[in-house]
Amino acid sequence: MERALTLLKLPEVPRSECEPLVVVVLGPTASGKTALALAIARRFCGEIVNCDSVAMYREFQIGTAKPSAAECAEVPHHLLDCVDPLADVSAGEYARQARLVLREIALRENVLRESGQRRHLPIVSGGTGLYLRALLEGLFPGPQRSEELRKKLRGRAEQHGTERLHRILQRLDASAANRIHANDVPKVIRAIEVCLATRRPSRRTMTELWQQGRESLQGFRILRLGLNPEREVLYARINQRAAMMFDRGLIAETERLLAKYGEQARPLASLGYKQVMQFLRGELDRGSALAAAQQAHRNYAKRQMTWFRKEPDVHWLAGLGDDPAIQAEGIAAVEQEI
RNA sequence: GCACAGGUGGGUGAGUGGUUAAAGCCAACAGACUGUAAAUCUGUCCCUCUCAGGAGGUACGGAGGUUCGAAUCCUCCCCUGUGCA
Repeated sequence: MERALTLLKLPEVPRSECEPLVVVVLGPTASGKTALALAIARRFCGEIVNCDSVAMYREFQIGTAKPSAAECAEVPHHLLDCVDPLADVSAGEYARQARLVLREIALRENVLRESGQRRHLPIVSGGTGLYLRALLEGLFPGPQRSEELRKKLRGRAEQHGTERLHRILQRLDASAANRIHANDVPKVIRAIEVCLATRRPSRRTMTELWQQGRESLQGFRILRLGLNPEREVLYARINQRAAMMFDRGLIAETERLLAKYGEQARPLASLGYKQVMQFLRGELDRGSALAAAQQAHRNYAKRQMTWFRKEPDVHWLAGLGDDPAIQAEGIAAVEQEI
């Protein structure tokens, strides 16, 4: 650790010599992130760190398109299939855990390298933009969510309308109110929550906390590989994959999960599961549920693309991650950085 | 063949003489996002021009007609659904 710090200060030593690399595989759903991440992991003896919010939940398998048991046995996976379906995860919690995992991998790498063994390359793979940003850039130093306060605020929104809630924020933090649309209730609530829950020596607004900046991930060089297939190809792939999920037992899985955990399990409200729930409630027939699931996935992919377009320094790959040519391109990009 | 119902912008679906380029919803496209994010929200969405406030053109199955004015009323034609033959 000491040595690493002194090395950092010497300008003639290339950064690559002192800071371990973390590869980030990002892209919309069904673009083949898992396949690409696995290909890179095999080539460089990597370990995969999941960055998909729903894939963190245990027992949600088919609808989340998790890697197979064989793939998990072959390549170490982290933050996958690890959270109780009734628990709540959050971007902050994810970032904390993911950073811990990255540090562990880096430490292990040092030990292994000194003993002349294989290297371990951390590969963050996932489509949850906020989680990725929380991991890489950090969050502002705000309070965690407070369920009681939220319940109260949500109730007030239902009673008096969203405008009223927005006016409260206007009074607490005009700048934040300006940035957040009145209709965006969850964000308005979070901002109010931050203002109210932060009563240090003096109360701070969310805007003030923002200005303190965020703690970005330190000690790693980051290589971002972005999957960007053609829109039509992606959408076709999404449709096909959703149909496959239905064929492979998504409905049975959802029924089982529903029986075991009840409707309040949050991931039951996510893509695919949500539509199957509608089917189980008799609101949709199977065909309509599938069509709705496909639609929801397409819409989600689009939102992911607008998020990732903003991501800095992405090495874009114009294709699907299952494509060997794309994998080769990705591997070549990693090779250059290593 | 007769009877009824209906044909509206990419889809669905309001509108039944002017304030309607035509509600709402969906799709599509673009965007936002700092602890529920696979969530939530915003904008654009007939064409052309614009000093960006607007200007012009085309549009509610087709062709005519009534009217100062028609998606809306009338006539004929075409098509679709349902019922009776």
